Amino acid sequence: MSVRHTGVTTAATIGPVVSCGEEHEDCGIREVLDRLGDKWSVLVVVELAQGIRRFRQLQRAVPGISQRMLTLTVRRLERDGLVSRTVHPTVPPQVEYELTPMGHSLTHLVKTLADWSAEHRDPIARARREWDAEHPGSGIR
Amino acid sequence: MSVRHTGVTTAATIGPVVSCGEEHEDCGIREVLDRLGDKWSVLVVVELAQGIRRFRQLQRAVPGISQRMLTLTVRRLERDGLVSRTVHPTVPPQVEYELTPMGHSLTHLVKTLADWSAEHRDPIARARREWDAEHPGSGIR
DNA sequence: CAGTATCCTTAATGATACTG
DNA sequence: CAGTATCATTAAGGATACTG
Repeated sequence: MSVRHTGVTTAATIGPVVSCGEEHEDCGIREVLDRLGDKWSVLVVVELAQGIRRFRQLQRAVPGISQRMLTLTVRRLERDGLVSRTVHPTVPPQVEYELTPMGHSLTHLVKTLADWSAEHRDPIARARREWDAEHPGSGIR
Repeated sequence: MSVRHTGVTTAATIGPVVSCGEEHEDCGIREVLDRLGDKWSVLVVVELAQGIRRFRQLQRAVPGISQRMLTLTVRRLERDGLVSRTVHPTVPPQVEYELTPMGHSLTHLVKTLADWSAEHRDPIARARREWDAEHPGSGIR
């Protein structure tokens, strides 16, 4: 409830405006971004959206992720209640990861993210090329 | 924009889940997250969603941000075509920042993010407390 | 297989001083 | 006011070796 629509017409602003009001500086958005904003969480969530996966399966499905980072990523997702971890005491050991209901609700958000990304990918790439051309050696990236 | 809630999604079935297929490993989502995932971008965007802001205004509106990080943040947003920067050659200098149309479209995404955050803030906090209680000294955070 | 434990490199952020 | 330039500090991520 930390974000409200306001009809603020401070400038020539048309359309819905996001506002945090005075309660918190960040509407709590940062708590989500602190999880999704890292390098691997979204990729793991997307893979788990397809179904239950074992550790090695996940690692193969997310090319480039190290064993260490996969462990850290699934642990943090588990800690947040987004992923469940089930250990089968077999030999060799078998551990299954699965999205929780809350984790599944997250996939809708990720889809929104993906849609926006797809829609603005090209414009952003173009803006970057133009900016870089106009600001050579700026060091900004 | 419209996020569809499908209720219980059995993981093994072909549902309206997020899929990247084989085209890219990340659906391009990472490109957005690489910008929004940092510590300050979202906060700056949220503030600019209220209207045009000058540099110092922005800094006061985003408590805790350093001059350096504000500069880096607005430069990167400008580079991506999300924010426009207008310099008025006055004394003292006056520089105005404003969301571009693409920047405004971003605020819809941020709102979706904020909504999800607000809705799951408490469950996540509870999940963390429980996990931490069950895994003392794990080092995970 | 599913991890831990170390060590190392790089990226991100912060603090401070200075300038047109 | 609106920055830049430096230096210091953390945090994130990667490489590799080892284990129940």
